[in-house]
Amino acid sequence: MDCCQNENYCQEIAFTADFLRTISEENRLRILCILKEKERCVCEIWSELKIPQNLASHHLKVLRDFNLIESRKEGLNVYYSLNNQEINEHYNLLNKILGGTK
Amino acid sequence: MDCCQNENYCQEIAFTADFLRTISEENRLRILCILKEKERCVCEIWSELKIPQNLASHHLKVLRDFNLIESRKEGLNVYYSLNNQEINEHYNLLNKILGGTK
DNA sequence: TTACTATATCAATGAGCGTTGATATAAATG
DNA sequence: CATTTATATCAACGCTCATTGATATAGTAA
Repeated sequence: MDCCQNENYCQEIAFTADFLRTISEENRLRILCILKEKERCVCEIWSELKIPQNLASHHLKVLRDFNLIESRKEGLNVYYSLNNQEINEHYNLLNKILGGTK
Repeated sequence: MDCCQNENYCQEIAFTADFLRTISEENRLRILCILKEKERCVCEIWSELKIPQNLASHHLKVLRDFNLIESRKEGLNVYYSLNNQEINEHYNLLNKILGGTK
């Protein structure tokens, strides 16, 4: 599979690079890691990560804009959870690009 | 596995974040993709990626500093190839952190 | 030696973005 | 209504880093 001639593959690489950049930020990677276990509200996230509330909100927005997480409101709290399907699609794409390098 | 209490796991996440940041740059991801097929000299890389020679050298250095690729000299040419073992170790760590999110 | 080629390095620029502080919004409670 | 809590948004700062142009280094050839 050629990375520079094939147009579709070329776009998949660019898309995957965006995905990787999104999850390469340490706080965001931790957020995904925490949410992997179960959904959490914002206050649980920023207190676990020991970061300011507004910073957590910012990173949650970045992850949400990339469709990696979803949110649901319950009273004052907003609960975030993984969008497993979307994450898996990106993950499979990454495997297609980098995987099999035994 | 707790992402914020367990010290070892916490460091693995930080290390994985560094790895992801390194490969999230589009040119670098493309370089890895090209090298996956077979080793290439620098002039093949920058001509395939359609980027300036010094820019390719720069990204190759970043990948090499992170031990993701190796180089060997042959006359005027320098041939780069994947360090598959190192890449796989990072990949397995990533799987430990994000994988299994069916 | 000189000239040419392949690659690496250095300095400077500029854009992207993580972080912070302040403020806004929305929901619950009295 | 006013107050408190949880979350989001906005503006500004500062730093990282991708990119560029110029130059240096090393190997080859004449």
